[in-house]
Amino acid sequence: MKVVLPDSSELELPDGASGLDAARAIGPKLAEQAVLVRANGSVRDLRLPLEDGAEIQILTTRDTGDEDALWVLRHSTAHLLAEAVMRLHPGVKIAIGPPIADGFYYDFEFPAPITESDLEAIEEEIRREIAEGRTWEREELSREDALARFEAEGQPYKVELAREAEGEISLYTQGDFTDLCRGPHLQDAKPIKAVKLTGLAGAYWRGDERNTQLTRIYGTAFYSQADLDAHLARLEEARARDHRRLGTQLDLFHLSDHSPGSPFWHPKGMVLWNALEDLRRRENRRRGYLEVKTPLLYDLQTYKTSGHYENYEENMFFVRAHEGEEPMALKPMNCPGHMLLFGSQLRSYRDLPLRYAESSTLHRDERGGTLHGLLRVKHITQDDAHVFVTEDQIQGEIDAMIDFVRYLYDRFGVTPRAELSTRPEKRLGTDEQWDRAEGALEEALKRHGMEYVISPGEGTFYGPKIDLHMTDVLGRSWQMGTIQLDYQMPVQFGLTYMGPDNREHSPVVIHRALLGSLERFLGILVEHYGGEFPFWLAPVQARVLPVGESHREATGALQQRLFAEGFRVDVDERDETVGKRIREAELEKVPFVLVYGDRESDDALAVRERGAGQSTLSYDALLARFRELAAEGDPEA
RNA sequence: GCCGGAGUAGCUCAGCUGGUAGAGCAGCCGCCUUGUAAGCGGCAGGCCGUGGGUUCGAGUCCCGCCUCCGGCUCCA
Repeated sequence: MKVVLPDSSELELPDGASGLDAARAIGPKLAEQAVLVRANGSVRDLRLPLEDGAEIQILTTRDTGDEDALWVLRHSTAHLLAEAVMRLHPGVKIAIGPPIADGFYYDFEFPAPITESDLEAIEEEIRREIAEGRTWEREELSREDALARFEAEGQPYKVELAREAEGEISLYTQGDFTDLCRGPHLQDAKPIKAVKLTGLAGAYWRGDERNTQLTRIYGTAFYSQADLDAHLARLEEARARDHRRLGTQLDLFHLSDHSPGSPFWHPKGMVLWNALEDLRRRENRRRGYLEVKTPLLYDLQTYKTSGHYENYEENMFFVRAHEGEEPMALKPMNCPGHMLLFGSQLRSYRDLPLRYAESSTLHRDERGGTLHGLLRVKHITQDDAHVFVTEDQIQGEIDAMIDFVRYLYDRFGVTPRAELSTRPEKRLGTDEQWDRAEGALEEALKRHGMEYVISPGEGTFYGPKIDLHMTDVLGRSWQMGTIQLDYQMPVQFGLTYMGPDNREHSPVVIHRALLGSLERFLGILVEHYGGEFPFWLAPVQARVLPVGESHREATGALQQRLFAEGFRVDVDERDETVGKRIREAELEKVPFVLVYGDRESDDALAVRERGAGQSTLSYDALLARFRELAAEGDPEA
């Protein structure tokens, strides 16, 4: 048989030759350093036979940055972890231990609880294993033999996995530890030069909270200590961009025990907030939305009608003004209010599409342990809207919304990931309706060139949806905007419009929040910019520094003139050195610093621009520059 | 809700095995009169999250609760 090497040359091998055989045929050094073979683009254990004609690439310990090479290294390290844990904690039951982004984990059921302080000893044990030397042997066996083996070892999770495994069952053994595993794995443990156990957490067996909670140990591994150090340094840098840290540092907002999950917005944070609100309001108006405002409190009947009382009660707040009265519910969503508003008057098909927009406050009582800075709050403000349409109008309306999405996210230079969720098993409406609805959503995504993934069966019972996701600085994914088709709620509220046929019809409603929650969007934005907001967003756009006391009059006047032009400019005339005041302006990430002393005049201002160094500009040139930068917030203006 | 960790001055953090609470920055008051990333000195600032317990004595040990952090689960 033949295989094709990366340089397109062909290598002749005996039939049934493995990746390792191929490496040996090329050279002993390569065989020694080989960790993995990539055959026709997918990773394959070195020990497995290659297919005739396959294009192969041998990955070695020198491919330290290759994702697949790291993946196999970490997977093998996970097995060393399990071996170490079994030695140190006899009687432990092992579950699964895959590589993940940036590392690996292994889930265990410990006979007695462990804490983080136990990790050090386990990490030591792993290092000892590596120093002692470990090689991985692969074997294949029948399901019966595998079951018998894990039953004999008292490993119920492995028994369960073996029972469900498809195809041949393979085992990997290193030292005296054998694991049910598809592989691939390293040949031996020598290439594992840096290991670090990074955390301990509870995790439910198979991710289902009705199951036993196991103990998950997280870790990471690299081909060199330098790579591990670089990784830790990257994490540290990411932490510096964390919106919770920047929120305090830049005086944008704070969170308090007095109202968990509800941000206190400081004046500077409020500038960002209002910029988003302005953007929302301006674009809604341009695109035919009508702004409305509906109550915060509703009787229980409203939510019984909408279905929230039945399905969402545990996330809702209820209030009662006086003992003995029926409680009222604080709204967790705007839709019921908008339904009532639609139903308050007779509607004609000529009124549709009718687009109600609202960004009032919502309250959702999130489950304990899930709050997270601005990204998961109880006090939620969405750029919400409900669009009432006829079936014929769905396509055009969805299309316009996707266009709107692009416009909004482009303002900040970010690209959300789109997810199309299609019909679930339990659903309302006809298959024909679902075909049309899903088709409308997918077509709009395609037409606007948005990349998306499909989540089959993940739609709501009342309609399919498009969700937009973004990733935070810790690598977690958050849902931002959402566009949901709903055939159901208008029916529940008995909403109708008069058609051209002089008969009553039910409208379809499209729920949509494009930025999603403003709190969450701002949190993501703070991290995206690392606090260095573009000029049009920056809470303080420029700071004027008088060199000495005698310049205060001039700097005050300069600040006033720029302020009158609509710019956010302040003056730092504290009795501190210029160097110190510049340092603080830099730490606050103020885009422009204007130092003003004896040498400055309207013809020559000393301008220090964030990221661009110093220059000398006339007042008029500076003003022109400011106007140009401010226009980035609204290019159509 | 679950697993693990934490809560000390406005902020960042120190306080070992129990013995009367500390630093830097910020603040305030002086001095300096300031030219592109920290000038100098002084002062003030703490129900050590909260309720209980152990102890002669608790920031420190034990229990409950609240909140936060890292995960899991959840997320119309």
